[in-house]
Amino acid sequence: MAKLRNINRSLPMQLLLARETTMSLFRPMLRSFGLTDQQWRVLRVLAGCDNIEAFELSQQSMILPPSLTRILKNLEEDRLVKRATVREDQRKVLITLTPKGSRKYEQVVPESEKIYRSIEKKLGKRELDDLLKQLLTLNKSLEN
Amino acid sequence: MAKLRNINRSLPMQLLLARETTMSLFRPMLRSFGLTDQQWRVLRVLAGCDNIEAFELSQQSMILPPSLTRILKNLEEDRLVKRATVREDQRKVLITLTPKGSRKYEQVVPESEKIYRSIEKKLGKRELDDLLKQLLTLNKSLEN
DNA sequence: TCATATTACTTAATATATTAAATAAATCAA
DNA sequence: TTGATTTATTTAATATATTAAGTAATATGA
Repeated sequence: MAKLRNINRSLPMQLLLARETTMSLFRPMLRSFGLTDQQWRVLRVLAGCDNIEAFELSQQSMILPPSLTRILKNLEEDRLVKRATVREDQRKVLITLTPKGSRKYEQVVPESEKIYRSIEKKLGKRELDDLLKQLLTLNKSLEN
Repeated sequence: MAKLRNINRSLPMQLLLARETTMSLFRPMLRSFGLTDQQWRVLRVLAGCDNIEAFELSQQSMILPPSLTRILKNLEEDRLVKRATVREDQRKVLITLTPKGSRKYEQVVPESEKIYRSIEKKLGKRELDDLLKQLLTLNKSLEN
């Protein structure tokens, strides 16, 4: 009978486990600020630019457009982001962080960095750098 | 103004990207067999044992119990798995693969292995082994 | 210019994730 | 033995993921 490789040797499973293990360290902090993982990804991208088109935001936050539509709706209801249509191309939507959104971002950053440093400490800076390098390599090798 | 590390240097983001990049290679194949990612994770665990308790299945497939309940309901409707309560402890549920479920598993395995080997080829066997080793280390270091 | 195609986003439908609460069976303590 | 607690799973409610289809604005070509 055909059998699959052990889960310990499965790249997709180990990536999933690693992601879950890592996020479990950030999640309680994000929740304490009333943010979901995805909402934080969006805020984070928005904080890096004055404004951004929805498609580009979707790419950078790694959230598919249909999900992003609803996430932005919720963030807008919380007054953390604003939408505006582009005059030159009325199909496009520009997303901006509101002052309230910026403040939220500013509050989260130090807490996030604190957790990140504790990871760096547990794993070792060299190990972490190596791992990041290898993940970049993986993404390049497989992206086509 | 406080600013967060670049996304390229964020471990959670790189893990997410790597997972997505990798799964995008398997997903079309799984869909062609009518399986979601999670359903396949469940079948895969079930194929490795005669039967398994729901809680243990939840752990091994990395699916939280509430999600698992619905996934099992769907798999049961497709006649791929069966449930049975344990006589000694009527709270527990034992899950088994049906013959149809086994056949499905057997069909997917060679296709999955084919894709895995192509990844191994693109990335290099040593690189892949290294990466898996580092992910195991990460999980051990962070699990507490 | 006008029908067609493309683009950017949204809606819809179904599946899964997450957290909290509910349920029922088993265990434990007084 | 029985009331309280714990355990195993399910329900419920809300958020996100995924795929397909829809809509409106823009670009393109005869």
